[in-house]
Amino acid sequence: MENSSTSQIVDSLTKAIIEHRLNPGAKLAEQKVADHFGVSRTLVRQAFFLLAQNRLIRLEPARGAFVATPSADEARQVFAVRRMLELEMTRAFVRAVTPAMIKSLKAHVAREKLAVQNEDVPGRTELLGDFHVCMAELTGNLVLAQMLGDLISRCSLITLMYQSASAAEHSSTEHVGIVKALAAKDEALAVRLMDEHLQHVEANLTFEREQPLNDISQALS
Amino acid sequence: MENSSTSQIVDSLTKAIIEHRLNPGAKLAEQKVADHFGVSRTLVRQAFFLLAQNRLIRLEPARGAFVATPSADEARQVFAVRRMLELEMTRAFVRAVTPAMIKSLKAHVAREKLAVQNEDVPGRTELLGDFHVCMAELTGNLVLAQMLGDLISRCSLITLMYQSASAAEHSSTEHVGIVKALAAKDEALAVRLMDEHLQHVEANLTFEREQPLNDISQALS
DNA sequence: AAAACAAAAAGTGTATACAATTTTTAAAGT
DNA sequence: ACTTTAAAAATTGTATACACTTTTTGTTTT
Repeated sequence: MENSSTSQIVDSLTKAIIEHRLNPGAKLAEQKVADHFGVSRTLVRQAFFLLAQNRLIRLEPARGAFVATPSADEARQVFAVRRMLELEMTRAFVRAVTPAMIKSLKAHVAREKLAVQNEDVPGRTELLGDFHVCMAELTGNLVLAQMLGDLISRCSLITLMYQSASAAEHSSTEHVGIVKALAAKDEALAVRLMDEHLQHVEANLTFEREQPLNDISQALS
Repeated sequence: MENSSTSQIVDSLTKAIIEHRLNPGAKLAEQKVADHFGVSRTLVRQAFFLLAQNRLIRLEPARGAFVATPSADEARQVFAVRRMLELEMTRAFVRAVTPAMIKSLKAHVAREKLAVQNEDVPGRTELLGDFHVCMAELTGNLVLAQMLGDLISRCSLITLMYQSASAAEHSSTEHVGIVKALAAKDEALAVRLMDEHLQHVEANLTFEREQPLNDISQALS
């Protein structure tokens, strides 16, 4: 497993969901998705299982797969967990920081800025989330990194996809500030900035809904 | 999906792995597992996918499924994440504590004590881990609860299964202390006890290995 | 006897077939 | 017109079939 076909389907659907080409609540019929990718339902079902564990889709017995519609309450819970993990992560980062780590983060932020400037919405969405995963990886705790990745893709459904261009720029700017504090080994400042950053992202949540459902083949093309 | 057959297989295999009836590294052949449960390989493969995401088994392309053999390093990472989550969780618990919450925890600890007394190894293993998940659920953050559940089943592979009777009793005793501190709304004490508790559990890790591989049908019967 | 190779066996990966369920459509009844 | 009911179509759930890969086994070669 780690099969290329299956993970290609997962990646493609994940992108479509996060980028909002498939709206929350949209039905994903196995055969239609299978036809689109030119494979059998078998592989699509495997992909659905993986997506369901990431909470990107919801599987209802005998009824099929639907793009997840996370509640405001779940969003708050996700952010509460992120805060627990990321404030501690920030402390760990400062304690272990090296010039190479800072260099990595700066390179990442540069890519963010570029994506924001180019109005590359999918790109910036992914990069802004990846900043946090990147930090986790740099601390050397891969379990933490994977966990954060899950959480972030989970809330990207409710947050990043509603993120305005100005909010994205704001996020990127805040990342710069965090990196500076990390480089200066100013733990208290770094933690405070990260906390505020998470608060800002969370405050950006928008929960109005009821949009038209999507046509699968159109969304994926 | 959320299908009873599949999740039955997942549960059964999870128990067998955590209880060490299936040793780390053991090969799980699809057909053998399928025969044992009287289903086709289809359902077994679904179960394997779920187990692989929980890191209880490892899927190697074209080679099959193997019971996971987590490294000492991964164990440390898991515990680092647990500490991040659970110390904060403890604080949140104290801030929101009600008599009903304490009652729930006390009931849980009572079940633990019973399992420990009866030398019910599988039962006590599960209950000792569930204490932490139970706390998370009582705080109302289900995302946190699910996350902790994943982490705990992940490290139970390396820890709880090697846990001696005395270590289990010790854990249960520490749970009692934590509940007392929570009931007294003594945040500092509760956090300190939880921290020490996690340290003790982690210190209990044993990493010597190289045991005989298992026969599937025997292990599951 | 050990290593290298070849054939056979076993096992995984994907597609297809069929059963069971749900959704849609159409008709009948109130 | 609006439910209720019934049949048809579409969709999901599970098993099976077959292609492809890995592992095992047995033979040959050095």
